[in-house]
Amino acid sequence: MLAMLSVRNAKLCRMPRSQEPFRLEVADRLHSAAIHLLRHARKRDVLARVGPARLSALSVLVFGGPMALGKLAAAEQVKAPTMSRIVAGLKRSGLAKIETDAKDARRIRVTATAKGERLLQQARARRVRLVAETLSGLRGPELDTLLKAAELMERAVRQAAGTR
Amino acid sequence: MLAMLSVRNAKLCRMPRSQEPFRLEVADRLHSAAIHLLRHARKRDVLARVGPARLSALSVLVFGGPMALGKLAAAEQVKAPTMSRIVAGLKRSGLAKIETDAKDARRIRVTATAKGERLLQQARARRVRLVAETLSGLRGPELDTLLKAAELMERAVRQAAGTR
DNA sequence: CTTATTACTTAGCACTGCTAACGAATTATA
DNA sequence: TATAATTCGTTAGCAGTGCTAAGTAATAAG
Repeated sequence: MLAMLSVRNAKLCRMPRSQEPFRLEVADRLHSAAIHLLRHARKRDVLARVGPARLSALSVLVFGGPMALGKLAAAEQVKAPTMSRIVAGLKRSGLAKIETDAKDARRIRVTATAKGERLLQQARARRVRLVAETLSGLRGPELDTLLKAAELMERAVRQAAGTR
Repeated sequence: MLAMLSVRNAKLCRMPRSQEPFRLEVADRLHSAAIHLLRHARKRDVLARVGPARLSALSVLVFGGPMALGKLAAAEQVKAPTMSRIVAGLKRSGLAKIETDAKDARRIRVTATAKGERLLQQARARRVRLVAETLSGLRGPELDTLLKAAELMERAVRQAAGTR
């Protein structure tokens, strides 16, 4: 629903690289497609009783190891108060535990529990399956394209986040 | 943060087409990449005083023309009460107006106002520019890949939504 | 030792999703 | 036609997720 605005008419003169018409066109379509893909997956993901932000934070903890709240917030591109609440929720559900840092009493050390790891694997697998079902009409070469695209998106975000 | 779970170990026997290992791999990476791309764009999109759901619904109204609430909810893959509130917000902001259907007094007819159309164009352009900036490190062929991928995602979602 | 900075929490707002329950209008049926 | 079933939208209430502003406690800087 967000993909119908033509961006081909953008002015050509004196624009930063990011505003070249074709780049805008791609950004437009990709933005819309990403929204729809995730919305469609979310729609049938009522099973996980955890919520996307907590699941994502838990993922960082599981694969990145224990870390301080601030670092977790940065990794998730979220402000500290938001992450504070997310971590509180994870703790309340027994999915993560909190210890105080021995070196710096201001910091906390957030760690995924065994239960948290288990839940993450299950919830993640379910979510991935939902996306895979959405992609079930596509064939090999098309999947290749999507895989390349996913890599490009990750790389672009990493770079943009690092630059800022 | 969601892309580190290997799905290569999935069982191969007696699985529906959507669970072929490669498809799961692609779904995994794509899911993660889409989340990160959108999160990164959202991060600097505090300007629009409208919120993503309202903006998206407004987009449907602008490009799809006036329609009933139920149809709008279906288009946005959202339940009726949610859309009811979104439309109420749009009305309160003067971005959409509501009339009663002459044929069926149960229905309402939601229409984007001129102000709504104007705001949509601006907010959308800003959002697209943010994504374009994120993509600023990519070159021609890579953008081609992303455009193809966007088209594939849209097609897959349309098909999956229609099938169900 | 005093001040500034850093890390996290609390409080409060806004937005967005859901289900349950309701009223009103329409359609189907006895 | 009268009654029942269905459909459309709304209201109420819950949960989750984002933010800023303001507060507390600990550390670093002067």
